[in-house]
Amino acid sequence: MGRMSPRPAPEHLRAWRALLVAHRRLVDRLAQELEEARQLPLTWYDVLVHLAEEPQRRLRMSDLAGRVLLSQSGLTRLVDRMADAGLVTRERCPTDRRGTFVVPTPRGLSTLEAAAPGHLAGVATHFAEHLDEREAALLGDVLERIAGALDAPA
Amino acid sequence: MGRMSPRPAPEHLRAWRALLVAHRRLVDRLAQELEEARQLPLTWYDVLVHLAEEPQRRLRMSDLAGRVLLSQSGLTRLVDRMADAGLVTRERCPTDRRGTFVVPTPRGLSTLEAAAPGHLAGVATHFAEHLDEREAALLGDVLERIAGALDAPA
DNA sequence: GAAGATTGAATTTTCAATCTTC
DNA sequence: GAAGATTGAAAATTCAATCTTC
Repeated sequence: MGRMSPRPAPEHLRAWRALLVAHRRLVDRLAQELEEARQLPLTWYDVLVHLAEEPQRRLRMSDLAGRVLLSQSGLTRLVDRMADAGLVTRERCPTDRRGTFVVPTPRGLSTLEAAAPGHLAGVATHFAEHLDEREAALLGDVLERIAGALDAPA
Repeated sequence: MGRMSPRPAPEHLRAWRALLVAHRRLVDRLAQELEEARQLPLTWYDVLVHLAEEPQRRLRMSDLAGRVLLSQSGLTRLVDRMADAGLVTRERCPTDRRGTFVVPTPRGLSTLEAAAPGHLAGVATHFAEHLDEREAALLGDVLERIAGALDAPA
């Protein structure tokens, strides 16, 4: 007998498509608002957030690439642009000279601080206001489960 | 008194971040599997799906751009490539000669048919299997609500 | 003059190759 | 020889300008 490949149920397919559309519209809108308010690309904001969250205020290039969901070489170029703009600098890793740390400059940190309230307000308005606490918890659980299962390489 | 801008609750922020990570990992993985199995970019697959779903098997350039979440000019280029590959053709709109229809070729439709089971199996494995019916329904509702609210232009 | 679509130029991202250090 | 990162060349996407038709 032919083994059918698993097919998502209609309800699951609807959720999947809604995920694609909602994600795209949210990211587009938030990026547009951040650009208009602060002339700051969302990817730059994202880099600064991840750096600022580190206790040492620094991340290796490869770790940062994973955080911002970009390829190695894509991140090299992104950091180039942000360094040109004076928002981050590179520091050699003392214990392993192959490694490079990305470190936010004071100006990078203040740029983040200035942009964060507006951006978070956007997340609240366009995303959070549509979910109650219970729904947010469920969404977080489900999506973390999905992402976790995809963590291991193909 | 200074009015605070709305800040997402921690639970909401967690859900938002999970959405970003899950989306990226899902799309990356599904694109990779489709490329390996069928040498077909996920964006091409997406175009073919939306065309095949239309009763008339055709969409105007601008409508298709909305469906696949691409800019007008981005879609022009994408359709160029797919036409070069023989998967779609352009047809002039008879009632409005400014308009252009994109129509899948027989080869485009058979490419879609060949690719769909494997891709849907991927959606089942990487996405649907992690949600029960009730969770899928909630996810769909919430995300459609969010996307709907962003429908109107900025 | 506006709508639908395309084009040229510029930007962003990736792949493969390379270079340095382990 | 592998890991961390960068570079050149190529691919994909966007913005502004353009062209055609309404």
